[in-house]
Amino acid sequence: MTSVNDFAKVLKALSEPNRLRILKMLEQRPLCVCEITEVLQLAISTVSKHLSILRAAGFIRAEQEGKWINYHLNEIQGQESIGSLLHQLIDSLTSDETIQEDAAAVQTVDRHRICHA
Amino acid sequence: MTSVNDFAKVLKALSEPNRLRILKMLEQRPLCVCEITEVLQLAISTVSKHLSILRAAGFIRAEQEGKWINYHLNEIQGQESIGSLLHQLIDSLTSDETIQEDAAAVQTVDRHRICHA
DNA sequence: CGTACATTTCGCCGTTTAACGAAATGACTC
DNA sequence: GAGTCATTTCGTTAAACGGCGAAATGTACG
Repeated sequence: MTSVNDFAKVLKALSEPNRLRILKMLEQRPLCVCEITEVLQLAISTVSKHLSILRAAGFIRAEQEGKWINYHLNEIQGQESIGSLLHQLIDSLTSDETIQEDAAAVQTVDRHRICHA
Repeated sequence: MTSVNDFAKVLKALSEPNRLRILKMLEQRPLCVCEITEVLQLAISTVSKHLSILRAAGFIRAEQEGKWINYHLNEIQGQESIGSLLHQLIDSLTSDETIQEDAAAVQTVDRHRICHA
C-alpha cells in the first residue's frame, strides 16, 4: 500500500507554490473556497482543483457550514506541523519494498562489470 | 531570495519516485552514474538528468574519481537526514514574504463581501 | 418546488516533465 | 595526440500539469 509512488504523490501535492500558500493560510484558520480564491487571485475552478489535490494527499479536509464549505488543516496522528509530518514520512521510506530492493542491489552492484556490458 | 517558489522547487526535486530511490541509495554509499542506472533500469541520459535536478536542489554533489564520477549525498548544515531538512524548510516558510502577505490578507478577508461581488 | 449561490466537474490550451537515442563533452591511458 | 569510455547535452515524443470559462452539482431558503 505504501509505495515510493505514494510518497512521491504526497510530496508532489506540496511542490506547488499556490498549494503551499493555501496550507499556510489554513494554519491560521479554516477558510471557504471563495476566501482562498480572493487571496490567491486565481479562478475559482483552479483553487477548487488545488484543494482536491491537497485533500487527496491527506493534508486538508472539507466541512460544510451552511452555504459554504470550510477547508480545515488535518491534524494527522499527533503531528503538530506539516514539517514534522514530512520528516516522519521521508524517514519511513526506508521500510518501502522498492527501496529495500534497491538497497540490496546496491550491495552487489559492481561498476567494473556493468558499464558498457 | 528565499521565496515560495524556491521551496516548491526543492520539494519538486523530491517528488519523483526515481529521485527518491536515488537519494535513499546514496544514503548507503556514493555511487557512479552507471551503477545507479543498473539499479533503476533506466537510460543513462535519464539518470543523468535526475542527478542534475537533485544537485541543483542541493541534495547531492559530484566528485570525480578516475574514469567515474561519484555522486555523494550532501550533509547540509548539520542536518542528519533529508526528513529533518524538509521539516526545517517547511517551517521556515512562515518568514516568506508572500506567505506573510497572505497571512495579513486572511485576517481581513470576509466571505460575505467577496463572493459573487 | 424553485431560485440563488458556493463549489465541483468538464473540456480546452499552453507549458512542463520524464523518457529515450544520438551526438557532444571530458578525463584518463597508451 | 588518438582512442576509449563514462557522463552530459540536445532534440524529440507522449503524458501530466496548471490555468481558464462554461456547464453541472448540490445545498439552503424563500
